[in-house]
Amino acid sequence: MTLQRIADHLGVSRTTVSNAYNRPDQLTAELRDRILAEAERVGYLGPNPAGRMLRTGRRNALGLLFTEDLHFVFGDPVMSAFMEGVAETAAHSGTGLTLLPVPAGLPVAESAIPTAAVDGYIVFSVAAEHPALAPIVSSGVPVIVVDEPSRDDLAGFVGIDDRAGATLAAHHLLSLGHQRLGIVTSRLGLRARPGRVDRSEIARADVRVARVRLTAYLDAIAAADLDPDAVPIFEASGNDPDAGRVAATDLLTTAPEVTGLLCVTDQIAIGAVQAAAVSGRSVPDDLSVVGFDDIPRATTWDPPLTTIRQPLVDKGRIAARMLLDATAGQPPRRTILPIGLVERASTGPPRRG
Amino acid sequence: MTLQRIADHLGVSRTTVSNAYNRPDQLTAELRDRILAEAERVGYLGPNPAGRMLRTGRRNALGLLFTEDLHFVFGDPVMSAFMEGVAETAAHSGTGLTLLPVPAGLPVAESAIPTAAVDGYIVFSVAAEHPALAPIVSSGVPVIVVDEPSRDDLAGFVGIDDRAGATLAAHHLLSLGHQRLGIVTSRLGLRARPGRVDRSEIARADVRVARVRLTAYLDAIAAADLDPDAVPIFEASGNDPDAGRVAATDLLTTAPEVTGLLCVTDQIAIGAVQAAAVSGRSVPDDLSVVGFDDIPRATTWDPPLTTIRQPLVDKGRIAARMLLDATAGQPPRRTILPIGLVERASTGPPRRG
DNA sequence: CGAGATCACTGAATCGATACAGTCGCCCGG
DNA sequence: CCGGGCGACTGTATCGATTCAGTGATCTCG
Repeated sequence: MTLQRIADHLGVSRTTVSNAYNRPDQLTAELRDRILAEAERVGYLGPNPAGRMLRTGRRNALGLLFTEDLHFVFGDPVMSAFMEGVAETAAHSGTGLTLLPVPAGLPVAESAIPTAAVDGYIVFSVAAEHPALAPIVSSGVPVIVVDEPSRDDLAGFVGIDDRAGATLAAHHLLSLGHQRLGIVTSRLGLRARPGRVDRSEIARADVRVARVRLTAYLDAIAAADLDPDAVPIFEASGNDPDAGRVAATDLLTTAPEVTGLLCVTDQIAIGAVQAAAVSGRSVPDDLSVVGFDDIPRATTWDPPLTTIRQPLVDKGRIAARMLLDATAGQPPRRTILPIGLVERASTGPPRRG
Repeated sequence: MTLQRIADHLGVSRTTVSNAYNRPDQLTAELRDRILAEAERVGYLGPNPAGRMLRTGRRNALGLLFTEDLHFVFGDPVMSAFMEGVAETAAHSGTGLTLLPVPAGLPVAESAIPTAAVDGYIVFSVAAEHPALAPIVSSGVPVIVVDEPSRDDLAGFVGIDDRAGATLAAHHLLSLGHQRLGIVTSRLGLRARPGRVDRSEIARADVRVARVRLTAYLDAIAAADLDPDAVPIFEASGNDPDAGRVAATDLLTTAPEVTGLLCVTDQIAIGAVQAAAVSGRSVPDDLSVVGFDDIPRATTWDPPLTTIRQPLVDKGRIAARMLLDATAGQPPRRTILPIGLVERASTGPPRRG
């Protein structure tokens, strides 16, 4: 079934049938109804997407690039909230959303990327040197970057002021009176290297978000006249509670004097609270824990997590909107979303002693 | 940049350039390398997907239909695990994955469905009478149904024996000695009607999975010579812990004598455990709770949830594989995945008294 | 040595739709 | 009554690739 066949059946031109679908104002309502009725009758479902794409050059789909292990992308609450925003905006603009997973180890050429029919890409927290990035950037379609990598030669950027957020978190603990802080971070490089991290390695960390947050923590600590070199920093094997628990347990074993824990994400912070419980510490009496992101579970966790809020769903909405606008020819934009400290019950003044 | 331009630059035919990409065996390795090198040089990224799609008719993408509120689809652990499996299989077959959200209230004609370029659809737990279903079924591409609706005129079905699973759950509580059971269910119809549910309404419930599980619970209870009409049944406003907590709280208030709670999903069960805590009951001493699905949190929840396990990630893998096979012309298949009772710490014998 | 097979590559037809530049009536103002 | 303008519809060119039948040249083998 093609436009032509409908046209022949009705004795009108193919163009008119096309117009019935795409430019209702170009023909009388009566003719349009006749065309649509005939289409319905013969089971024609509207213009073939391939033909339309070829002619118009529009693909009517947004690409979402995934480079993380798939288990993490779908299980991750930050990602989920972000995708919710993207999907919502895409849905309401009649646009499809194409997930393009590039699992580690799969050559980009064998992934779905080379044959993907999308109008542009949203790249969410991808390491700057990831091999999938170059091809999509050079493909010429607009690319919106979220969080990472921070480049401004692309069609748009959405992020937050990670430095300000991390500074807020550190100040919060410091102003409560904590003097012995520890830091638990997620992956710093393309692949995780779990265990203790030396302060000197931070500047070379590939993952910008982690690098910036860590640097801000340490700068705030230094500004409070404490010694940043004395702060134990542990890298977790992934960004999930289990990995966070393991890393936090290591930290608390190595540095039992710590009373305040700065966690690079809420997922890690949840693990840190579990680690505290396992080691017999109560939160916040023996150990204060600050997270980052304000995922939904931060509210319902026991104790509810003090954290840095960022508008995750909005981030998705804005990224999708930017991409939609960019495909319509709008100039690049750069949006930095607001953040704020949310004080809940996982932090408090250190116990005297 | 087109195939033709590359061909002209090199003085070969367009067909040969196409073969360089699609049929490497049709030309000498040396010529192929020259073509690929030239393509690289001029920034050609391989055959235009639209042109290819038009000619071959293959779209190289799988469609995933979503009709739930987006907030639930991305936040739902069952869905996440399922999508992980789908994405993994799609990724390794070089196929894109197109999400097609059809939010309630958005006419299907204005959604991305009519213009979606996909080779087939996976339909996950969609009510049989959902308006998005008819168009995609009649579009002629293969459709794989997961869980619901249960029809066998489509390209495939993946599901579990919900009746057997629910029976297992009920038997577990009964054999522990519980005599006073309660049931908390998620949505029974296209829209939720939170609150107490009369037994007679169950047979008319639109959501097959809930209907079947509920019926099996009650049948098992009747088979144990208890009165199913005495079993309080409450419907939650959604399939998340908060909704489950509210419904379970109502149930425990209305029927405080209940010692065992059958929950249609783990999400609901988590809420039920919270409700128990709020009402001062300890789990499992005062109240036993059984879930269904075995989501990741069932293991880490406190107490770890007794539940019915189904292989969620595999479900996604199998659905995607079926769809890929169906697009390759394979005949329909119907797969029922294994389930089993997982005994953890949320159930125990009722306290004497 | 010559017939047939094989290899490497080419040319024309085709996929289904949209853009654009018309064409054809018809109405209206002068 | 005539010319201009407008609304409704048409015809042709074109988007970029793949398919398939075919063409020479080279190889194989009795």
